[in-house]
Amino acid sequence: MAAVARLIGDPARANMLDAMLDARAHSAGELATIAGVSAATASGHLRQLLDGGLVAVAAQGRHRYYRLASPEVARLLEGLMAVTAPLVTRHRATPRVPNALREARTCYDHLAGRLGIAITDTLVANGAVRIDDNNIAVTDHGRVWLGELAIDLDAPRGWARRPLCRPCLDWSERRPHLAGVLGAALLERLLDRGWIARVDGSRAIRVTPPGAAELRRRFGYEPG
Amino acid sequence: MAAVARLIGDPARANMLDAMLDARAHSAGELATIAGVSAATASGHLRQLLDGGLVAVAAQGRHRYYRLASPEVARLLEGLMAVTAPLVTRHRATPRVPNALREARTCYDHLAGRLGIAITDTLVANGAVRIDDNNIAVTDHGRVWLGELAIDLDAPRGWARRPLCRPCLDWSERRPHLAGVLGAALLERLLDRGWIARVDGSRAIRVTPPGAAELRRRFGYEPG
DNA sequence: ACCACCGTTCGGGCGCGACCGAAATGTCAT
DNA sequence: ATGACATTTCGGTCGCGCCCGAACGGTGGT
Repeated sequence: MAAVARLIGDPARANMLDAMLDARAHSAGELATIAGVSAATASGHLRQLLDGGLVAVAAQGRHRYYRLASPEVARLLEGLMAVTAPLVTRHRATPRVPNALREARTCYDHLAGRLGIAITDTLVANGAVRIDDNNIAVTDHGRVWLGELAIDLDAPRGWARRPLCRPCLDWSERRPHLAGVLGAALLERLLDRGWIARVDGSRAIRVTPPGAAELRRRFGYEPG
Repeated sequence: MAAVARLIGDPARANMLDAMLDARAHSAGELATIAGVSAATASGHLRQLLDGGLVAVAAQGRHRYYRLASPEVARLLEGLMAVTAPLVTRHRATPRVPNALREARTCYDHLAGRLGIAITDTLVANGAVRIDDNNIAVTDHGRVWLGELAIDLDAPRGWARRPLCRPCLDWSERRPHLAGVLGAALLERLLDRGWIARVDGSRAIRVTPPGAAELRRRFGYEPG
């Protein structure tokens, strides 16, 4: 247990892992810049993360692209942030995180921030999903409603498979938002409909002009 | 984020935190022995964990009793184990953990191991709880059924409060078991009915002779 | 008042690991 | 082939932090 924690415990490696939370692959050099260390040092860190099973690598030409080994690792990192956040904000009223991140961002492969919460709230309000304690379940009505967005959730599933829908604690809003297959499908759909777009070098999400209207109509989302 | 991980990343501190997973308070000297370091060193470690917000302390006479700061911390530690476990067992077919722990143990404040899974399965089989993806919800029928064990779940609850029932990944059985308020109530009830008992210096749980009959009848549990 | 005991603080030794520059390996381009 | 670029390996430096023994408050028992 200590071995895994030790890997995340170094600032340089933590920054790398944080960057990989956007569920995309990053080259070694890119990660070196993000971590603020030389290429040689970064290579050593990445080797450790690889041996530790936290990341996976795909060689492509003269680049080597690193990504998180599994959604479980992402979940662990988010859990770590949830424990960290209250400590940081305890004596600091003003938000230390850029406002764009608080507004809308990706959380591994789904949406988080005020936008993520707005969508979650709407789906709860119209009965598409039902929240019982810390659990989220999709109703039959929800399946139809989501079908209008061309989201089909009827795939074989079970314990071994990826959860259809589970809650994921939002560290900026301090409330759970939608994750799992449903969360991933929603992010994907909103992206390819052009309602939202990724901001280049960040996990931040930008709402496009046509998206602003659609998101207000469908999810009652107003930019903060 | 790195700061919290760094704290867990030291073997001595990790052993201390692991010991505190039984949700009981441990004196500083006790933790020093468990971690295998001197009292002076242990004191330094505990100070760091305290400053980091991972543990809380209660002074009582000339002893100082340490415990985990919150269930969230326990959840984080279990999550860490879930990521660690597959790495350890990949090249090791025989169980490295004592069999007693695999059979029945406490997981913070609820049951885990084969016994915990048996109870979970029974509650699912007779419709007391419903499992949907990675979510667990208690049914109305379940409330009545649990009432026979003198477990009353009707207390005010909401986002800010402790979840009534949530899944917790069992690292030895690789499956979720019952946690939350329901999990804690079950452990407590089984203990004070004398069906199970804590094993002194461990998280292991022992089934008493009268308990063996009751647990087989009610939950179909047969010792491995 | 005294001693026994628990826990924390202080001072100093020591090793692990992060870091970089330089050289080696491997890949793509011309 | 040769040069440019991305990445890894090697060798060596340096500092952070783990560790202990000893000394210092605090509490309880006699």
